[in-house]
Amino acid sequence: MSRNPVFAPVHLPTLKHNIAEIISDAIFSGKIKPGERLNESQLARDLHVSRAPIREALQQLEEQGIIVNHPRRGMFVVNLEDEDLQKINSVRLVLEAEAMRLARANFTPAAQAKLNQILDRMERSEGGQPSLRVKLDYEFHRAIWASPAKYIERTLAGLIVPLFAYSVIRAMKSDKVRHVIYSHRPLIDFLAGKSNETAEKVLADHLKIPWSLPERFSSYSEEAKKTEKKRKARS
Amino acid sequence: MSRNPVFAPVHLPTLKHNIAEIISDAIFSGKIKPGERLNESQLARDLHVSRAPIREALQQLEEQGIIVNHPRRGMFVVNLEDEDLQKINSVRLVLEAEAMRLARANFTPAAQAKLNQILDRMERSEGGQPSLRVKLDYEFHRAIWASPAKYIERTLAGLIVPLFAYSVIRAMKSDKVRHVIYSHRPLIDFLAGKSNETAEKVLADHLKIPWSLPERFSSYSEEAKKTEKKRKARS
DNA sequence: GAACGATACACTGTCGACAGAATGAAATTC
DNA sequence: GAATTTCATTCTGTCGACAGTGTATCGTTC
Repeated sequence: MSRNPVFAPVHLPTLKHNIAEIISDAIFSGKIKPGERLNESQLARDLHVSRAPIREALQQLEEQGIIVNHPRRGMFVVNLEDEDLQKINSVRLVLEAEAMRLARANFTPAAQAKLNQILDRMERSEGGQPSLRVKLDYEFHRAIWASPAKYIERTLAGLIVPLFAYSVIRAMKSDKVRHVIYSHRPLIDFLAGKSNETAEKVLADHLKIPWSLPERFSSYSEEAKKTEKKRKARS
Repeated sequence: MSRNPVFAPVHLPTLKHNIAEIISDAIFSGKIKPGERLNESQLARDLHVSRAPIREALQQLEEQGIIVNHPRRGMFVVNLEDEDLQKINSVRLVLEAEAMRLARANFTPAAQAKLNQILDRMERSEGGQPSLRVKLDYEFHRAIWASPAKYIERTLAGLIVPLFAYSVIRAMKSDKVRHVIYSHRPLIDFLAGKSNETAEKVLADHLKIPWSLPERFSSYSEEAKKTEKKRKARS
């Protein structure tokens, strides 16, 4: 970890990629709000390009789950119901718990340093823009998944990106913001082997407040506990 | 559940959707093989449309994971390494196990009948085309996920579709084909509560042979066992 | 004969334009 | 005055075309 590689693999970023990033940033920074319609011609005029790369970028974002397409009616920024938030989080809990177990097995000081660095920036952002916090939040989790494996990262990203895209605009009370920020610390503790909790418990605590979920996770408390028992019995 | 709704929401399938389906079918039926390049102009000529909807369809398939795009070089049908197969399956094991636990909790006779019906068709296809078998195989698993929840289904689909797209062309020895087909039965037994195994065990048995994985799953046996130990030490 | 370089071809990325569908406003009827 | 139909506008879906890049072939040199 003395320094980064000299030459990063050069992405020749086609217009499509640039545009996708620009629009994505606009959504994550709250400039475009959930439910809002995205006018292709408008975007094309604003960005001084034709509609072709705009459409391609929007489709890419659609498959990422932060945009939905109503054929012949337009593309809209995703608008999640509370119910969706719960369901996504219940799946997330299972997958990210596994990712955390894997990450813990290969946890290096470098990885820990990186997480701490992100967390420091997040803490310093407490009074600042929500969009920066959300971005750092996502970066933090992604840094955890990145270590274990390519596919679990891709899968988790596909699942969770819409969550973050949506949560940007949720007005949060300041006490919730504090929880969002400081509940990341136990995750690092878990990864460093300093926690006695299960991955599921640590994550559940982390996820509980920000989206004000009900007390129980549909999947976790009902089913996972049963298998936990069986697993113990088996061993 | 007396009958289905009278009017299904009418999808006006744009050209893009038709084309995506056509190309997808071509891949799953083995007409286009993994690693093969997809020429947009060629496809446009063959299908008598312009390149625009072709590009959009290909991009859609790209985000589904059955096509990869090398910018300015072309789109290629996904070509998975054995290593990828392992990694995907290790993630799949975690997620699909959870899906099966959820499905078991809400398992209805109707759902069981549907699974049996698919399985019957699969068994009758033993001597027939591999593509049909793969399609039924996928349909079977999807039917399991569909009951629990929207998001776990979407997530699993995003993860596994490339697997099936790839497995079509893997020449399988006949004994493996038999295993692929008949190892589905224990899954139904599990869902019906007639199994004493864990969801993970049932799935691992099911996934072990078809893609000729080594004895162990990278995530499950190597890593999960470590964490299992830690967990035991703790408790 | 093999490796290197130059040239020609093919294909992707991007553009501007048109047709048909969806939306909203105006006009008409009860 | 309210509801419904008609009309105009706007936008998406699709098309054909062009420019620049990547690829392959051919010729050249050692």
